[in-house]
Amino acid sequence: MARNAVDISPAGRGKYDPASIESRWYPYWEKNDLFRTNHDSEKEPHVIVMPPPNVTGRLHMGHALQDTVQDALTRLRRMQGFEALWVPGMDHAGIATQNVVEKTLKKEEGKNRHDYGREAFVDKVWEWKEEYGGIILEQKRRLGDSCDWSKERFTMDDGFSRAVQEVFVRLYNEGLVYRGEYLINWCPVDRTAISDEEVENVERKGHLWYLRYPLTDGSGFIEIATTRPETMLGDTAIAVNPEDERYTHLVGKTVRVPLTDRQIPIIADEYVKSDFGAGALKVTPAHDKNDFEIGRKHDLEILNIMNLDATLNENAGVYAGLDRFDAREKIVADLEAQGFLVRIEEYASTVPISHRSKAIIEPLISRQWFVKMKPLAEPALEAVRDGRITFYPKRWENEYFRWLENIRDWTISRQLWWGHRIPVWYWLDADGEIDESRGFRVSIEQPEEGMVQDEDVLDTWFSSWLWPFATLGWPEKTPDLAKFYPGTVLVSGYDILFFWIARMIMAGLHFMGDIPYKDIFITGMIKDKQGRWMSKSLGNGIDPLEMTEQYGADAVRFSLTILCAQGQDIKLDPTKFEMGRNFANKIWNAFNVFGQFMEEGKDYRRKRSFAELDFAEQWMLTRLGQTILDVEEDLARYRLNEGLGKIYTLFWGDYCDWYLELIKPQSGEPMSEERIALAVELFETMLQLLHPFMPFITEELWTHVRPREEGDICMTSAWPTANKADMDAGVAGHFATVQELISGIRNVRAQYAVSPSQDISAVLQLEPGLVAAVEGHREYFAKLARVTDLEVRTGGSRPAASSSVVVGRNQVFVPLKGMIDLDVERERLQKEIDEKTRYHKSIEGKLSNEQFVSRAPEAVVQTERDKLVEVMAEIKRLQASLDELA
RNA sequence: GGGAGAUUAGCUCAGUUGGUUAGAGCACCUGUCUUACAAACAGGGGGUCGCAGGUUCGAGUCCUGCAUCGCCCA
Repeated sequence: MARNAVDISPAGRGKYDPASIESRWYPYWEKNDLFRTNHDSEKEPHVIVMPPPNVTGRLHMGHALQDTVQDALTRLRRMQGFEALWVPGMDHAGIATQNVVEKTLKKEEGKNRHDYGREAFVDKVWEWKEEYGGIILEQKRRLGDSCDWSKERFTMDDGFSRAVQEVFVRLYNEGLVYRGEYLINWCPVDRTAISDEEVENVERKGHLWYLRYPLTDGSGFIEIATTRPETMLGDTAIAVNPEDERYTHLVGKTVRVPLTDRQIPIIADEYVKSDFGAGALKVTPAHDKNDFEIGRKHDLEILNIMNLDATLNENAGVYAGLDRFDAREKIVADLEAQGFLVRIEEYASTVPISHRSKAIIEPLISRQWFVKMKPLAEPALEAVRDGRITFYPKRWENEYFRWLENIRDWTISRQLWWGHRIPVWYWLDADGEIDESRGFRVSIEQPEEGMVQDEDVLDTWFSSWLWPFATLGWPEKTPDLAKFYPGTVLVSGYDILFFWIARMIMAGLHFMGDIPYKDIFITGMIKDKQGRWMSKSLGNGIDPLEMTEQYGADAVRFSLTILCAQGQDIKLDPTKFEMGRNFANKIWNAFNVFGQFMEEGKDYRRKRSFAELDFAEQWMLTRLGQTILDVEEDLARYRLNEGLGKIYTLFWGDYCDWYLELIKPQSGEPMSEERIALAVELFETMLQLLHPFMPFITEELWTHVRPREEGDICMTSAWPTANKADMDAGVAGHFATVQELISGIRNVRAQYAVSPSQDISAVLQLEPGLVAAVEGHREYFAKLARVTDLEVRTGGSRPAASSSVVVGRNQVFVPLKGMIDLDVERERLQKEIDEKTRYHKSIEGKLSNEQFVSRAPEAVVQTERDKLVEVMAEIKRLQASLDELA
């Protein structure tokens, strides 16, 4: 591949046009293999695995946020000299994908999957995957994701399938995978079992039906209450609390199930709450979780009355064939007609619905495959408890503990066609049916001629929980696995904490014997302006690609990062991206301040030492160094928003608003080479600091600020470090005072409505230490406050007809002949005095508190003392000024 | 019912182990085409940090209770 097969000649110095920059740089990085990692590298690895998006997915804001974070971390570490790997890929997303393809077939051909048959349908899904799958990965490129595309994986590619089968077989051999008939969550719409985690419980308004069951000895009735009258056809007992005196005499007797001829016993079980409903409970082991438990305890018959499409089966007698809810109506009507219905109450009950299809789940008895989770959960709990894995923010650990401590077995078989076939084989009988009597064999390959494989597939998470190591080649012992496992940090939302994050930790510990990553950075979720989830049905989604087109990828990334505070959800509004766009525009334009003076092809390098620099230059360099130190700390703790915020302030608030304004020559004059050299140096360093967050504009401007050798690009440059030799806190302090003096003068100008174009004079009365610093920099006041006539002195009296500003031990007088309004001036000063006096009082209050002085740390007390002296001096000066006006 | 959050300027939110006079962006008001940027610049107004207690020399920050909002789990 030809290096540099992309035109990267700098874009013109016209308006900032993100699209033109972004379309050139991504291909450049990719074609030059700059994202590619090497397992032979001596560099320390830094590894992130991308949460694999659904193969049918489209990029949404949640992806944009998480990708921005992952990419920023990857780019940062790459610049810091790590072998920074970000593994991309996709998830086959069982049900989701199958549904999408089925819908498409229905729409386009009017066919369902059964019209095709399993093999042809699965082929169809693969075709579909080849055609539409991975669109999202293209979309991620638009954002600038610097993942190692050579390591892209799919949860159903050959290697992954191999890993999944291997895991199933191993777990089976270890006794951790088992088959059994239990009450599972059945989704009648998707026609498959789903795991407990895929079920949501929602409160629905419903009714509580009070029914009475006749005692078979003819001695009367027992009354029960139920939210699901139709399940009475599957009742196999009535239960009461053993302590409930109303019913003790009935325990052991039998009742007849209304509308049927079946007789069932009355049993006692402490599970029954006497104060709920009528105090007696109908027990339907085949259709209710709790009833199932009671049934097991009392060895009750399990009577299934339902088909897989949620219609009633032959056990329902005359109701067979009716949908469960139609049956309910009819049964209630019949009960009423026959005198078994006592009354109906309004009642809000919790209804289980499928996370995906939103259909009401039916608890059904079914033979499925499960994973025994307790033995896997223990080490996973331990890994977080002992600190091998840390959550950011920490509070998610509690959620993690709670789930793992109460973990239930995982239903992993799914009655779908799209997914990993379960590696279990059966013998057939003479009729070609599965011969259950001969059992089964668990095996990756067909164990014997003629055996058939289990029809079911595995839960999609049963493959994605292997993501951190299966993507690196497991179960083979690959060099990638050796180099890049365990990973460094996982970036994900809390919505898949149980589905994915916790299970990856279990799998990592079990199969690799080591944690999958050290840190887990949980991002907040993106919500709409009103705090609602973004969804297709609400139509409140914000399309990241549209935003990228409108504002630029750098702008989108900047805004998302700055809004991403530790674990807080983000209420997003498209106007938020203006912040990023404005900043990118600012960066672009700032370059022109000195860029317009630069000679084409010339490399500007600073020749002056720190001591030889100008006051403002020394200050700016100091600020830069301090910011690098601060940012380093923020980023190490995943406080990207704070780190980026500091860079933003540095660039806009310090570099642009003060530094550039000061080094800018008068109109028509040139800028000295040395001035340019430092401006370039500062700018270049800030481009590096910004690169992880705004890769495109920084890469582009990188080529503008200096002539670059082939391959000298921002992305692979070395992350800046603070240089103590280029920092001076004293200078920074002095400069801050000058800033305050200038602000004071500007304030006076605004107060007296002095036209911005009008020159003024000013008298600076400074403490001796500052005189030297300011003396040579009268032009600062000229440039920033239009003070053309400046007197600098250490003492003296107030010039006539002047306004004054006090800054610590310094004071500035602004003579405004003919403009000073004494009343305005008195008011100004008085207001200032009042403010300072209040401040003075609060400090004095502290210092006169003996407790404070004796108990607070000496440094804190001293700070207060210093402040007191300072503010007293200020008040004194202000008062003197006021007195002079009297 | 349990858990973990949120409540700070008109709006959206930062605010680290308790220690300058609580910050930003947007919005608002005044002024500016000051030759990088009007997607900008300068200046300004605006907060008893949800309420009530407590701990502490000191609380937006820690503790308890309450209120409101949504989230997770049963």
